[in-house]
Amino acid sequence: MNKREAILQAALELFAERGFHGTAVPLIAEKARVGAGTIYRHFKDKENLVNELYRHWKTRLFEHVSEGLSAEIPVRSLFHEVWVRWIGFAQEHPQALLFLEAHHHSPYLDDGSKALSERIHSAFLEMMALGCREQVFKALPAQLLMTFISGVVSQLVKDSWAGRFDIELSPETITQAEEMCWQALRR
Amino acid sequence: MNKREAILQAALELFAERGFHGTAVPLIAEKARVGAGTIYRHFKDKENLVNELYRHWKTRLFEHVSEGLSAEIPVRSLFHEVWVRWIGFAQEHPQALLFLEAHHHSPYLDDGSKALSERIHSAFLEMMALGCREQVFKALPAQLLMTFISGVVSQLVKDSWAGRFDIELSPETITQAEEMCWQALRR
Amino acid sequence: MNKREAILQAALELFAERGFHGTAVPLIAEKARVGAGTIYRHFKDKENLVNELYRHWKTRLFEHVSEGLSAEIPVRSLFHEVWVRWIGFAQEHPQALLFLEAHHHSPYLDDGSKALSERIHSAFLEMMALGCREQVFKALPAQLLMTFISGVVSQLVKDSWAGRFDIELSPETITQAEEMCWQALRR
Amino acid sequence: MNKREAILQAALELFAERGFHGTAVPLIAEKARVGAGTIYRHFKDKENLVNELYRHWKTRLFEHVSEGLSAEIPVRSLFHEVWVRWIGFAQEHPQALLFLEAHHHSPYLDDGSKALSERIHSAFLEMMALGCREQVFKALPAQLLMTFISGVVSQLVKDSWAGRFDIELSPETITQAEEMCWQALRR
DNA sequence: AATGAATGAGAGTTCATTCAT
DNA sequence: GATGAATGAACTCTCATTCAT
Repeated sequence: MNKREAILQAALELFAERGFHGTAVPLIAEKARVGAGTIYRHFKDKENLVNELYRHWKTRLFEHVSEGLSAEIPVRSLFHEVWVRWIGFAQEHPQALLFLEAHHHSPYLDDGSKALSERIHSAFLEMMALGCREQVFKALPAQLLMTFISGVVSQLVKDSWAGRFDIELSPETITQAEEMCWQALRR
Repeated sequence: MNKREAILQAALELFAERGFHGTAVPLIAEKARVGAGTIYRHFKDKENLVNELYRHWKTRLFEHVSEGLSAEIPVRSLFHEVWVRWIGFAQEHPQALLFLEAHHHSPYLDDGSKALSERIHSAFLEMMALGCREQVFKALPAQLLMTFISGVVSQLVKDSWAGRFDIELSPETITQAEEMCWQALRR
Repeated sequence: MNKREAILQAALELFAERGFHGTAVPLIAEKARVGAGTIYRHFKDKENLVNELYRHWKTRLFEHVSEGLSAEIPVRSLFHEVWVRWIGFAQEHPQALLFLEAHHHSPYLDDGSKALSERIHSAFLEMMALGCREQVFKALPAQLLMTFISGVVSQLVKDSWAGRFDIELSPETITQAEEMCWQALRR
Repeated sequence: MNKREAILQAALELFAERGFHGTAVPLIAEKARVGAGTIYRHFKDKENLVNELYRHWKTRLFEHVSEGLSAEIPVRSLFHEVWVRWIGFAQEHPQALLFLEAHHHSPYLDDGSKALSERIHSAFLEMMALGCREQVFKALPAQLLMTFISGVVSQLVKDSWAGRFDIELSPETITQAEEMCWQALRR
């Protein structure tokens, strides 16, 4: 459905820029070039819209990073693959990553969104645990390694979005950051 | 001024939890146990309040981390000191760090706040550059090193606040994270 | 536009009776039988409403008095015509005249309203000047003659509205007042 | 009492300029150079203040115009005397006249103010009736003559205050206006 | 007696949501 | 199904009034 897509896209941009409470529904409608009432044909209310949006992008991010990934390959290769895909997603959809980041622990996320978030978090955690078990990563809690990487990726996107890196993340910068992360994680 | 302090404290907690637009002024007043009108005797309007709050905590964070720091000591020791202080501040004032993080690039920050933010950012950047010049850190842009560390600290606070680390950041975890960062930065 | 008319009518009555600052917007909404928010779909804010109202009635008054008036007819006839029309307007729309009178030099009148007011004032002034040039009126500044007549008309409306004339302005009273004015103006 | 005078003077200027509802009590206090609370030691509330002010100036105006006036002198002389005193008062206290004019039929005038106003109105009316009885004035209702003159005086003050007469009312203009009024009233 | 910081009721205004078209 | 004018609850902010000092 075309209208639904337009609404989600407009909401993504506005929520990422101005936050949930800072974005008026009629503004979303205007940006999506639909009537204000139309939004309520596709979403029960504003909360439902932000939850659908959250689940949509959380799922896409997870699929983008994990699709077809085999646990058979060496941990170093696996890590490289995850890194490249994650950053690639961030470059393709910076606003989606900023949105997910900002709304991670919002009180208006419903049970469905929280459950999805938790499921995805566990999957990522499992990947890190794999590296620990194979004694490639340091013998540390998987959560700490996870916190480490996601913090770096988030900040890279934010600072890049804020113009802190001259134009955008260059392939060189991305490789350098990967190397830093790897040395932090490796045994 | 006691009332003013109470208002700032209440605003900090609420802004950190629910965001600027998600926090109604009377709610701040109630939490601070003052009348709603009293807020406007101390702050021109809600925007002024959030800006004063931002400058207050940005300044305190910077002073806490940098006070009495000598560039004479070895880079490794300097890094350790900054790390310990930064994390220490985060543990003492987790909401302040969450607030600063969430409001970093908000459209309602005024010129004064932006200027302060930029000045402090430059000072931190200069510290990183020092490590590079002395060939202790990797030969990478200081901004990248900065992004790396601030991303890790932010995420540590967030995940710890969200209960991802069993109770709170243990001294052990803090030391482990420092070691990870150090290995990421060092040549 | 029906709602807009209803709002303007309600505002006219309330502003005339209680003044601009003495009239709450929700009161206007109630009297106009619309929601309070509706007023803001038709007028930017309360100031814009009072300005639109001022321009509306100032224009109507001017058109009512001057429409199709020829400067060819004798000054006495012209004066009679203006007098009858002006008083006629006052009787049809006493609140409009009271409103215009009370808001003549209000600080919340914008540039557009002030310009319109000045333009209309000049047109009336020109009429008086005509009578002077033709040596029918006394050889006095047109402004003085103008002040004289407008003062009398205003006061007639006010005192009539306040019930000072038994019921309302009778045709007889109107004729008598005209005769008084004429004798004041004539050479 | 000095403070009371200062408050009344500040209130007069502000009420004349911005109206009752448009004037904040703390602003009156500031202009009178007293604390906001002090106003409430001298006046029960804002309504009481405006009523005291109204009665104060209404009385002064009446006394100024009528003091020592003898009904023995010729009507023409009596009229001249009233005219000169009235205009003189207007020039000495233009804001008082504007204030009285604007608050003449305000809903916040209490019974005392209304009674005083009515008493003074009757006294003026009686003067006009005298001229009628002596067949010097036209055989018209005294109220109409009264309306006529008070309208002219009010408008003269307003237009003069608004700068419509080059600097202020010149003695010449005053004499001319008196002559106009006289010709309007006389038989 | 005088003050002015504090208050909360009520002002102007916005916006999530509805519903007649 | 789509619209956007209309709504009123809830927002930000002001101000008449009080009261501890």
